[in-house]
This record gives sequence, C-alpha cells and structure tokens, in this order.
Amino acid sequence: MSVAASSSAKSAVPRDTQRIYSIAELSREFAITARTIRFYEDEGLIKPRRQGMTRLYSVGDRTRLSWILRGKRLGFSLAEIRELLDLYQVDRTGVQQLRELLRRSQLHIADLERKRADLDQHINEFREVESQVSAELRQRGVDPESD
Amino acid sequence: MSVAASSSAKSAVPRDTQRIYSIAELSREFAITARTIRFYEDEGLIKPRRQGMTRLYSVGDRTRLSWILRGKRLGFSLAEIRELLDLYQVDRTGVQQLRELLRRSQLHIADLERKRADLDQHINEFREVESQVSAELRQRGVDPESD
DNA sequence: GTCTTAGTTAACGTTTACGTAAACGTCAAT
DNA sequence: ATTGACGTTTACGTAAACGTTAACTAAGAC
Repeated sequence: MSVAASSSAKSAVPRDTQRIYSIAELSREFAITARTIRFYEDEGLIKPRRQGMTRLYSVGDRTRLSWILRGKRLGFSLAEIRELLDLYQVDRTGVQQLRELLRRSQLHIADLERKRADLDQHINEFREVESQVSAELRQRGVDPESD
Repeated sequence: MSVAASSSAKSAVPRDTQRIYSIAELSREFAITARTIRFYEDEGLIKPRRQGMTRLYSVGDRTRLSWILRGKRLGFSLAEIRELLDLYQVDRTGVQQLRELLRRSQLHIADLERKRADLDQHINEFREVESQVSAELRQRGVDPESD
C-alpha cells in the first residue's frame, strides 16, 4: 500500500503532489479494471506519462479519472465527458474563447439543473412510497424499523 | 394539436382518464421513435392493450413511459428501470412483501441521494467555472451578458 | 537462473439500446 | 383502384463500453 517514504513526515499538508500511481493502484482504488483505464486512454480521456511502456499516473490524472467516473454515474457518455473535460483545459487567453467557454458552461449547467429536477422528483416519489409502506406496516402492528 | 372534443368543456378536471394514445402520438410527444416504444415493450417495460395487431396506449401506459424516460435521463439502465417499475406494482397484501418493498425503497433512495450529491458537486464546479470566466471577461471590459 | 508478479499490445467477444430496411396489412380519401 | 398515412413483424446492423483471452516483456525474489 505504501510507497517508500523519501521525506520526513513533517508537513501535515499533503505534499504528495508528486505522487505517482500505477494502473493497478488506480484500478483497485476505484474498483474498475485496468482494461477500463486503458480504454479511457484510447478514447483520449486520460494521458498518463510513460516510462518505457509502463504508464505512470500523476495526481492530476487520478483526479481526472475520478471526474470521469462521476460523470459516468451521472449518466454521461464517454463522448460527453470528453467534451466536458476539454472545456476545462481549453485555451483561455482569447476573449472569443472565454465567451465560448462561458456559453457552453451555461448550457451545461442548465442541463444539469434539469437533471437535478428530475432527480428530486424521482426521490420524492420513492420517499412517498417509503412513508406509505411504513404507515401501512405500523397500522398492522409491525415495527418498520426492525430488521 | 387538438383531438376532436367529444364532450362538453364543462369539467375543469381532466376526465380524459379514458384517453387512448396511438404509438405515433406518444412517439411525437416524447420525441422518441415508435421503434423505441416497441423495444420497451419487448423488454417488458410497457404492456399496451391490443386491438387486433394495433397497440393502444392508456393514460397509465403514457405515465409509465414518461417514467421510463426520466429514469433514462438519470442514467439508469432499462433493466434497473424495469426493477423499479416492478417495485411499484408488487403485491402489497402480505407483511413480508411490504417489508421487502420498504427495504428496497430505502436502498434505492440511498442510491439516489448519493447520485444527488454527485450531481450537486458537479453543478458547483461548473458554476465556479462560470463565475470565474464571467469575472475574467468583466475585467477585460467585456460584458458577459451580451450575446 | 528461473519463478512470480506487474505490466504491455492486439484482437475478438459481449451486452445494451436502439436504427434500419424489407415486406406486408388496413383504412380513408381521391 | 390506387395512393398515402399509419400500423405491423422479422431480422440484421451498429455504437458504446468494456470483458476476455492470448502472447509477450521487464523487474525483483529466492
């Protein structure tokens, strides 16, 4: 689990900005296969350094990966996720580019908020099921809490 | 847009509980193809009445369909959606069944709330991008509002 | 030295969620 | 009687997102 500590354990601030992860470490941590990680690379979602043939993942790569997985959980396709990731690292020097970035961010936020409304409605429906069923059980003299 | 009104427009309550939809109507309304609707039927998600070979969709079928589509937007697979739909129409007479329903509802709610946390985080990140980019544009003397 | 433990590429297989013809039936309107 | 709109089934096709061998290499442990 631990990489040979090269420095003193003085600073409380995680200075492991330099940390490097192997593909196996990341696959364990995120409970996905190495194949999946390599696949994301083929799809242009992550670009780890290489040491010969071996892939070396930086902290940034790790963050990117977790971002990708969250996107997946939210129901975005890999193509959409790639677009969103690219949004972040687009060149922000020109005014035109900034305006485009702003526009697309706003579109994306609107999309997400629609999704959130869907989700809230969905949650409420199930909460209602839950409370109705609980009530029904209590009425029958059963404690809904008992496992 | 309007269907020939067969009754007086007296009651404000939509009494069109009897309404029947064709597959084309539903596909238009929800902006999906008829193929998709038939596919959902093959997968056991909707079961419309038949008049000969032709499918007739009730108001309940319509509701079910919109529920399915919302599930999809939230990133659930059709298999998961089928399970959730089945949750609703399970036999609720026995105590054991009620307890099982309660248990599964609670699991599902927990899952949804995790998803909601993901989504909120995601939204916040993009809001921050938005405000940063807006600030940057203002600093450069550009009005971010102008289209 | 060789054995074990990661790592690699390459290529084919699989599941999900439909798209896309092909080939046909039904009914109203011209 | 034919055209057109709408419906049907059957069946093959496809894109996305990986899983699964297979056939290797490179680095340490013993």
